[in-house]
Amino acid sequence: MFVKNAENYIEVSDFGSINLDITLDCGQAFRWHKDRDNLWHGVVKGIETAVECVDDTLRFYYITEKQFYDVFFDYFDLGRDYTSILNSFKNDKYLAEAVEMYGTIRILNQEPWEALCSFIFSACNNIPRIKGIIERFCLSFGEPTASSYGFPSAQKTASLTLEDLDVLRCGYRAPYILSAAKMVAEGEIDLEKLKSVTIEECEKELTKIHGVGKKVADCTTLFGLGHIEAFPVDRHIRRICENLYPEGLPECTKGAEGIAQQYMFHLQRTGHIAGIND
DNA sequence: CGCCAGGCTTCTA
DNA sequence: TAGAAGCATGGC
Repeated sequence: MFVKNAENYIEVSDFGSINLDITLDCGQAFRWHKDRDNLWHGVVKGIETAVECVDDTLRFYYITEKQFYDVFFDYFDLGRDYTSILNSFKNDKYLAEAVEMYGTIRILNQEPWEALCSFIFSACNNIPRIKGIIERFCLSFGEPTASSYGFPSAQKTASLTLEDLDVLRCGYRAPYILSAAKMVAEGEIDLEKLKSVTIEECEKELTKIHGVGKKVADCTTLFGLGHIEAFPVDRHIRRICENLYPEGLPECTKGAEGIAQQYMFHLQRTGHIAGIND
């Protein structure tokens, strides 16, 4: 990887590749939005940036080189060798097609609390509305950045009441958010610690939270705790598995099931597989 | 307008 | 232990 200071951005090259549009808008993170100049705006760990991809080179605006190394290198999973993982996916017909069509979809290493919270909001909900709820959540309770807001901390959230959350219009998920915040803020659940335990242990711990079942736990494990072998199964993934993989996941996904999951999710979502979407 | 959404808890048999 | 009901809200 090469990193250099350009005039008004940090330029990162030779890290492999990324399909930025899909990676930032495939339902794993909910706060990125693209402006008219194809620049993606987002806030990670309270740091605001805008990013674009030109010829396998990423350009980060508004941040320092140090902030890139401290935050965005890991967030965009730039230390992982996707080439070899995606090459092995080519042993499966459907994944091979998906990789061919979509290029490199990376797993975003989000903050554990943000991932947990986001996927509690996601339960039985559609992506546009999830985005709206999370945007209102940040706007109402997050720390302001230059032109946006950070994701509200678990501590801040734990200090809120159910009535405070009315502005989110998140329905029955509001009490789930509060109980999760309290458990995290009080240390009953140590999210950082879960980064270094098995995915089975992650699921066992996370499902102790009221409102967190297997699926939300697995999303948190994959998108917030760095476990790419986690494989969240929602209604879409269940359907695609029943149709394409009735005997189970192909062997070539072993150890990177979470990455395969993103390709499968995107296949289903965009209706790119004949026979799956009727 | 009606159907459905990256589910979960609770109730029932 | 498995299946259905109920849950708030709004995108399309």
